[in-house]
Amino acid sequence: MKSIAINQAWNGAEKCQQCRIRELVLFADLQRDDFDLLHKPIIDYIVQTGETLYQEKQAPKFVYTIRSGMIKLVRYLPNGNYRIVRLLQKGDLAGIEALNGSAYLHHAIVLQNTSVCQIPIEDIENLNQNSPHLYKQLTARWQKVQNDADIWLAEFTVGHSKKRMANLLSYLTTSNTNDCFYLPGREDIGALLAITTETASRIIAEFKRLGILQALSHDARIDKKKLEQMLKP
Amino acid sequence: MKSIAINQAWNGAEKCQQCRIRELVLFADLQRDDFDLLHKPIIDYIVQTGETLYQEKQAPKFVYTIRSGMIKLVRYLPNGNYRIVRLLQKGDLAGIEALNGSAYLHHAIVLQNTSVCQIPIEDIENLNQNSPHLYKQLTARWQKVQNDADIWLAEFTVGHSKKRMANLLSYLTTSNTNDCFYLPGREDIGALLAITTETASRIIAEFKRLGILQALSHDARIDKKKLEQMLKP
DNA sequence: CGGACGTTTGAGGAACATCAAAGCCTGTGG
DNA sequence: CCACAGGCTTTGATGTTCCTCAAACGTCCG
Repeated sequence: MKSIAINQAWNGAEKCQQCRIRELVLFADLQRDDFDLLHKPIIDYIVQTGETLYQEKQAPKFVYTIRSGMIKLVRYLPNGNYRIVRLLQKGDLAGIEALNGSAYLHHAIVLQNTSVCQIPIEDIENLNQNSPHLYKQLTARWQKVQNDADIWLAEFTVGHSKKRMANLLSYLTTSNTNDCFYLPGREDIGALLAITTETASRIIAEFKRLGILQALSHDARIDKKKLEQMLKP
Repeated sequence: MKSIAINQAWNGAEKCQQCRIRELVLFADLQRDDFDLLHKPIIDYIVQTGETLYQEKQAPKFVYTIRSGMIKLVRYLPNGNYRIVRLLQKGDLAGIEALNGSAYLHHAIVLQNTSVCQIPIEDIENLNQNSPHLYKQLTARWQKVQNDADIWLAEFTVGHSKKRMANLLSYLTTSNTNDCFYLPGREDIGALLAITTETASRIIAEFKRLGILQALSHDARIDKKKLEQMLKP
């Protein structure tokens, strides 16, 4: 990681307790006393587009909460190709596998400038042994991962590629309130939907022609009604 | 569920403590005292091929440990087709999502006669609040689910269908010591690999011609060396 | 024996991959 | 400010894979 911009050093309980997205983060259920169990500093910082948050097989020291932005979890295939196995957005947890002491399972690469909280695994283990409040959140996260993986499998790998693309666009907009969203590069779209870069490009072009999609570089906007028409049959 | 064969009623701590596959099951790390926290009976029974262990959206009361056999987790698609999103085998946990109070996420259907332990979620919640020993096992299971889902995504949905099939056969044999294994029906193979029944049949036929595979009904055997040749390029 | 169901096989066509080349942004340096 | 290089994207032509539709075959069971 080249240029990490550390926003603020952790300054005790106040920081997490006053977090603007507290209801979304891992520590949502913690009580006042629980924060005393946090010994190692939790910092939050910005990771730039294209940078790597952590690498596969690297010894894990932190779990990350995504505060904003987008991260792709990448797995490389034996033939050198890669596959994006998950996208993380606001409120998602990156690197939970660290909690079992195993190495990270993916490469975590930033797609958009992303703000994360870096939580030392010691803190989490400490909390787990001394406070019951974390458990609920952790299992909830784990279940979300499981559910997302299944949806991914069922929506992004089945059927014609136009339908998959429509599902992907739909997924990318769900987290945003307006219809604006980040459109990944064609190669990444390919790795998301298990299609080639060229096919991804052709479909995007067709969607633009049909007026379903407008895009300037990576900033895109969709016509949700037309998209839903696309998804029906 | 029509004909459930209850092997034995639960008779206190002895049963789980003496379990032959104890190192595989959820209660692996429990200590003597922990078993006193189990109030509801844990029973184990056999589920017949084709029967349903639980259904999607059903209110969950139990988590299941698979003692032997094989179960498919199925998700139905809007168009009426279905997709198998995971296969469970010995040592796997079915229905963990019950622990968060949410409904079951899949239909769990038995492929081969399967022996399960039925664990009331109350027991698990009780253990979780009063004993730290379960936590490690639960997170480990959750991580396995996550990892399996990623492997599934990367191996079973990418590339030519012959390669996917080879990966599936390889996966089906890994848990067995010998090269013998259960070969699912062609329709299920299709739902596993996101291909049609016909394509599944054609590839199986070709594998047989090439001497990679021998099969009588659902009992199959593979030539692992030839299979690995298949997987290389 | 006959029906139901799963499997196999075939022919034709659509969808997608592959290979190849041109076009288009972005940033860099003259 | 412009020119140019390198990246990503688009577009085209061609070939393969796989899906679709259809029919025959086998097997299990009443």
